[in-house]
Amino acid sequence: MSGSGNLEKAIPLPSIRRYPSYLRAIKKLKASGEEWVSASLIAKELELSSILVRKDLACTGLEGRPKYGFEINPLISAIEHSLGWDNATDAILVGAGNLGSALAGYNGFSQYGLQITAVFDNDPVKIGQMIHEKPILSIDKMKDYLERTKIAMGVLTVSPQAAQKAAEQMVEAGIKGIWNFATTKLDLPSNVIVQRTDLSAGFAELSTRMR
Amino acid sequence: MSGSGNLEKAIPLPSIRRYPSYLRAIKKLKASGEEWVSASLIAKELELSSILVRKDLACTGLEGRPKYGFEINPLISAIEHSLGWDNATDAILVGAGNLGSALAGYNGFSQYGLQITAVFDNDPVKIGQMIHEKPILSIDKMKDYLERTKIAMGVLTVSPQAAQKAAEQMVEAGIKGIWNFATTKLDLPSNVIVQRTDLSAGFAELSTRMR
DNA sequence: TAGATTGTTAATCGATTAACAATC
DNA sequence: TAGATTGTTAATCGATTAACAATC
Repeated sequence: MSGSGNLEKAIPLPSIRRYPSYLRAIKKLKASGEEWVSASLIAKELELSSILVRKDLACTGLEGRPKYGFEINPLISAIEHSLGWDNATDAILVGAGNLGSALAGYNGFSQYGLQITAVFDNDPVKIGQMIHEKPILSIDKMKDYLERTKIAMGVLTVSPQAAQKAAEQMVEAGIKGIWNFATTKLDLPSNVIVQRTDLSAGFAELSTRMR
Repeated sequence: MSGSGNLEKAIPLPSIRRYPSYLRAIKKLKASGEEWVSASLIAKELELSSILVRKDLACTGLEGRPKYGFEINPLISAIEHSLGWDNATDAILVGAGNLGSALAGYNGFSQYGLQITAVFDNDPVKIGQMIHEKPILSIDKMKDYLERTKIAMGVLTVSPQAAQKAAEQMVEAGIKGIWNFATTKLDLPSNVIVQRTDLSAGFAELSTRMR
């Protein structure tokens, strides 16, 4: 009845951004022995409106059961599937500075199926060292490494000055999606997906709210 | 004419979040010798619609000059004032783990007037050490330190399990605004401002866009 | 059964975009 | 002057919230 192919309507980005917090709340309930969870319960846990959560969960395509809510395991799967987190995503990281080292060792990511397998830098002093059990490799080796591992996602944590060039090297080496922590706006082919996380935006919001 | 007191209409949060990127673009132009900047130019630089930038700049209260745009220096001041970045904000950081160490040493923040002056942790091994020229102090010392320095903002980078307790200790010690990098939802008195930055939201967005 | 929760359609709200007169 | 840019009012768009019948 649904026309042709995988034309599931796109899930709004605000919903997508809330999904990880839903997953955390649901997994916490699961850990405490629950097998069912309702939108209202998640909403209360996260201090969101229950209608909002209900709508967001509806976007996963999973059907709930009036009065009971959703069975926990299928719900986790459905959300993870919507996020593309079905199977762990391997990624490389470029830029072994402060932020890069932190993200390479940040345990929180593994919870979301993000696995950083190697770190690249062009500082001869760093190359060959390890960060949190991950090798630091020369940027020259990136293309080879990506071809061998089929990795397509990269985290970019170099300085703003170095960001554009590093990003070009990543794309050249085969990266298709970049999580950009540098403040620089990257100029790249349109088939490359760039997701910028700007830490200063959060600080701006906090500063303003505190005035 | 404007009624009573400081009732300037609140600036929308999406605009606030864009301000830091405007500042970067404007300062870059200033560094290249410009003295005037138009909304259209900033928009082109950041790939935003010019009407959006124009509206955002209007919220600062600064008046532009048709055909010329805005004088750069007053515009920088006006944006920084809107953000509460007039004078550098000192802050403490709680949690000397990976992410905490990175943020304590992240040079990018000083650009926005955020200065982390001390790091707190309760690990006896870490206490007494330095991270990027900042001392790691015992959490017991926090109250004293805040009273002496009048600092009211804190960055929270402990594990999710430790977050609620650490946040309570911060509030107890006098912190009024918390930038929370832990994934935990904090339960605190309503006069305390909590700004959460959830790194997994950005990753969720990237994963989905790459599918 | 009664009550809670779902799924869905309609109403509201706020942000972005469009249109346009004013002005340098 | 002509043209670019501002400030402002109106239109659009999308997300959130409200309302409510269906159902377990």
